[in-house]
Amino acid sequence: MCRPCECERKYQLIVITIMRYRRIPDETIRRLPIYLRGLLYLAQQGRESISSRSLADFLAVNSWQIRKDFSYFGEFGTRGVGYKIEKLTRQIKGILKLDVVHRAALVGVGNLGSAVLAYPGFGIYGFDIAAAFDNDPGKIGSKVKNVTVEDVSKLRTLRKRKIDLAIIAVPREVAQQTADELVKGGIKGILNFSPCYITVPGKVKVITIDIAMDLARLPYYMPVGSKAK
Amino acid sequence: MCRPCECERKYQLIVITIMRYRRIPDETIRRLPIYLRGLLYLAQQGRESISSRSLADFLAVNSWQIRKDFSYFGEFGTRGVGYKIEKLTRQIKGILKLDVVHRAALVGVGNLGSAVLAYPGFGIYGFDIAAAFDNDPGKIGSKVKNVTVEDVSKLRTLRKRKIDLAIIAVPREVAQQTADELVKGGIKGILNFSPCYITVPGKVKVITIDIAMDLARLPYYMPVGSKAK
DNA sequence: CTATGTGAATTTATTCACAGCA
DNA sequence: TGCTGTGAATAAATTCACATAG
Repeated sequence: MCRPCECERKYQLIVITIMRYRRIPDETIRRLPIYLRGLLYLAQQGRESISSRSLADFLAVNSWQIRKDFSYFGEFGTRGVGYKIEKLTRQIKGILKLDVVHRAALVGVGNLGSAVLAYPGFGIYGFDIAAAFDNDPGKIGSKVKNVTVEDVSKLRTLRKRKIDLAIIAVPREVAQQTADELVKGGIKGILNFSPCYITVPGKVKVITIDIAMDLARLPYYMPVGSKAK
Repeated sequence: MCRPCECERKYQLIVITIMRYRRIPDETIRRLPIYLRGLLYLAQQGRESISSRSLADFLAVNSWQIRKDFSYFGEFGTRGVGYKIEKLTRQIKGILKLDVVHRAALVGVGNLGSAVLAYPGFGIYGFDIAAAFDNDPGKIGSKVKNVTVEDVSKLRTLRKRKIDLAIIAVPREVAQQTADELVKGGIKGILNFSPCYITVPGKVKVITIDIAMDLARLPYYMPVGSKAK
């Protein structure tokens, strides 16, 4: 039976609607860090409050999008006035669970890995890259940005060191194997820079960034006649 | 007048439908490089043809999604058989305008910039990072991966060197200014690694990657109780 | 009998218009 | 009056079911 009768369909629809009543759109979650980044910057500039319109202009998005996104979580602003930047920042951090410091491990201290270690942008979101691993004996023991590179065999110590996030910056051939070991080590979230799909147990979240792939869709959007001949 | 009468609404709907009849979803364009990456890998493994189902399993996506995406551009496969990998690869490259070599410039040879220069993944999509720029006199003139670092004042030479793409890996304070100069130099597409919004003329496409921001939405998806205390 | 290609149904996300509160 | 918060309308994307071609 492929087409259930009308009443059955409507019943199912109602059930699903109730179940998902307060479901947060993934796109909203994707945008929250954008808002947070802007708010942190504005706070740094000494700004104390802002309207959705001004924030929208600043971030080059729509004001109703911002209000709608916030509305999924409650009422954060004051009608007729706007938002207190400090309070709003705290709320968003709470939603994203960024209100505690997250200790992260980096695996693969090559070109990209070293750049990640040196990248100054993680701190504002409360991340602390607390460990680095590699399989190259020449790198093990060396210090990069106050972090001593350890042998990958030490990955099983992550759990007791309260490290629950990992960044994979190894060659694609060993990405899956690295992920497996991270999961064994108790890691619950992975930021993967290897250009491949990674299989993990359902409870672990993986976000993959493939910088070449992002570049690959640029030419499509570029006006014709402007491509190199 | 905010609510047009019924007939007017329907008329407008028809006009919009016709205008957008063959509009390609942005999400489809975003996925094409994923398919391309997988196909290039399979070709390398000696595979010659594949069904949407097998490709879907390999890439961890849905088979109907793949078929739907391709259908926007025409008929690429053979019913009852599947797709010829070599032909399909050529088609996708054509759509994404990756069938010609694109020469790209890198601006900012710091940690991240150097990693980008050394990154081996751009070649498969037909990108050639043909120039690198920095404002640090200590770096200018040095060679990184066969590319000589030039002074940022030389950005205006990009047009005559047939470079139409750029990668920005400079501190956020100078990102906008860098973008302005790139646009003056004739650049039509920018991959921006600075954690900020960049304003460019409408004809220029910008894609921004903020690696810290991607990490920032991981904790939200991680199971409760697993965050560092 | 197999696997593609696609209109239609469904789901998800965006945009709108305005009620409601300061 | 000004700006938030939100149900409703619209748009976009995904998923489905199957007609169709090899």
